[in-house]
Amino acid sequence: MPAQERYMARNIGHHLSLSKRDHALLAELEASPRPVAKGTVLWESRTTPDQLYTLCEGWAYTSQCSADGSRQILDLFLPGDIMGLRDLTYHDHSTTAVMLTDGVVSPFPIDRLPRLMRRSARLAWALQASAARQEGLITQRMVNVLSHDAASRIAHFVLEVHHRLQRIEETSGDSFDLPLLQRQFSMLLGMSSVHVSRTLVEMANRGLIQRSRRNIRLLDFEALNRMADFDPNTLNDNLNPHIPLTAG
Amino acid sequence: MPAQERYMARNIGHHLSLSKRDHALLAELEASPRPVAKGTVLWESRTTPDQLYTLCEGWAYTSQCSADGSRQILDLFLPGDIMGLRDLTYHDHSTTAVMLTDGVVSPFPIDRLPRLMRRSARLAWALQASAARQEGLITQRMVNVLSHDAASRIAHFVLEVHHRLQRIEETSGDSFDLPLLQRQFSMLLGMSSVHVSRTLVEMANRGLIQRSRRNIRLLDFEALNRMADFDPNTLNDNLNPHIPLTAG
DNA sequence: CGTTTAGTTGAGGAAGGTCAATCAGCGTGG
DNA sequence: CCACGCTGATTGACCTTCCTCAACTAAACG
Repeated sequence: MPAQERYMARNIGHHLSLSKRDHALLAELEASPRPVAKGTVLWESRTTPDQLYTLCEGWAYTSQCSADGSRQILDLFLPGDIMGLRDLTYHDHSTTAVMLTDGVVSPFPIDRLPRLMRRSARLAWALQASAARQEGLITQRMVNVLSHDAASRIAHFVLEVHHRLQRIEETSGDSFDLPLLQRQFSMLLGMSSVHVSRTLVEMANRGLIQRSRRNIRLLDFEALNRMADFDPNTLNDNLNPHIPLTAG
Repeated sequence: MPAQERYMARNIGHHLSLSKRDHALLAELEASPRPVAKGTVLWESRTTPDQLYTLCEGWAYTSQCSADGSRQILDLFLPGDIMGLRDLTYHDHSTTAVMLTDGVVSPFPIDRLPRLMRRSARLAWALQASAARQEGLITQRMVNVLSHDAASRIAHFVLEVHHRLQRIEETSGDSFDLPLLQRQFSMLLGMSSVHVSRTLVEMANRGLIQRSRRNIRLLDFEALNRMADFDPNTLNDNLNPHIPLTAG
């Protein structure tokens, strides 16, 4: 598989078996990779969305800020994710997107999207499915945050990230690096960074996780799953069988 | 405008000017209205989505329940909304959908969707836009809940509902009926029903709202908006101008 | 080796949850 | 027509969780 298909294929390609032609179309999405430095703003709130970005390498996030200055992180993007689907149909971005680490992104002009989708219905559905799964992640995280305490929220989040990294083969074991400041960590989970710190210490003491630097090791999956109630089905690659896809 | 176009047209039709042919296709979505009683389950979690439902009359909601028995309401559907878009691409429903009042829904088989979308790209985008706006509502509600106190959450919610009702011309003034038990109210906002009750009383005392039975009157829009930071742009009908729609 | 930035720890306080008792509305059957 | 019982809303008391503020420590960087 050519390098430039690698990233997306391991995400969107999961959703269905794509034909050779689909793969060629898909490759268009990541045809123009360019390196971006940590902190780079990919788009700004209140601007008109004009590109999708395939995140080839690195991590990124989107956030919203309210009138009172508080900010909330919505999406967390990992390699292989397509950024910009959420705001695609809107006249203005509701979020701001920022690189969390150095990385590589491949922009794709939105005005070329209709042609792409006309040429492959399968691909159109795959994009739709991908968008739905991104939304599902957020929704699940938020639902979890609303109804569980700090430790469960964190358990849920580390399980989510671990699951997503495994899916794209960026980790094989039970540990991974989390390139998030505790400030950002807390913005994701809707709590204060002080409390995040405290809770992490407590979870380490309870033998649930282990930390060193940015690295997190999951020690007790059993217990973490029990408290977090994480549903990996949100990222399920199976499409609805009632969507009949005529040959792509 | 024929009665059977009325409901959807005042929702999805907002998003773009639809041709006569589009309207005809759109009408298919609400071609088979049937009355449903309060409490009717439209779909159950863990079943395969096979229908979209146009909600012609009445209110409905979807909820998820976690392992510990707690339930969270995600979507709240008002007349004109299309139900089922969230789970459309999934192999299984993640939510359960229930009628909140007596009403009328029009089911539409999902396997007829591809044909519909092939026949009108405009309509396909309109559906996509509609789905995005439903997700936007939830996201905004959740973000609000995460970063504000009880009174602000409630303010945000009543503003959201009021805005949506105005949009479909189900209310003209500053009051509306809310067919929610306080139990359900609290499940929407992620708090205990006891606290909802307390906070409502307090908001009435502060002259923000007025309550009698199920009816809520918004007294001080100024103050409510200030505390809730509700962004009506989430329901903005303008599509992204970079999506070039060739004649439908 | 200082300076800055991020993370940790402690103390006190506010917001909201839980439990339990009471109250109001309403349908039912005597 | 009235008493009863059911359900949902309200109120009170108490307690947990989490936030805020502030001091302190550790790591990162010139």
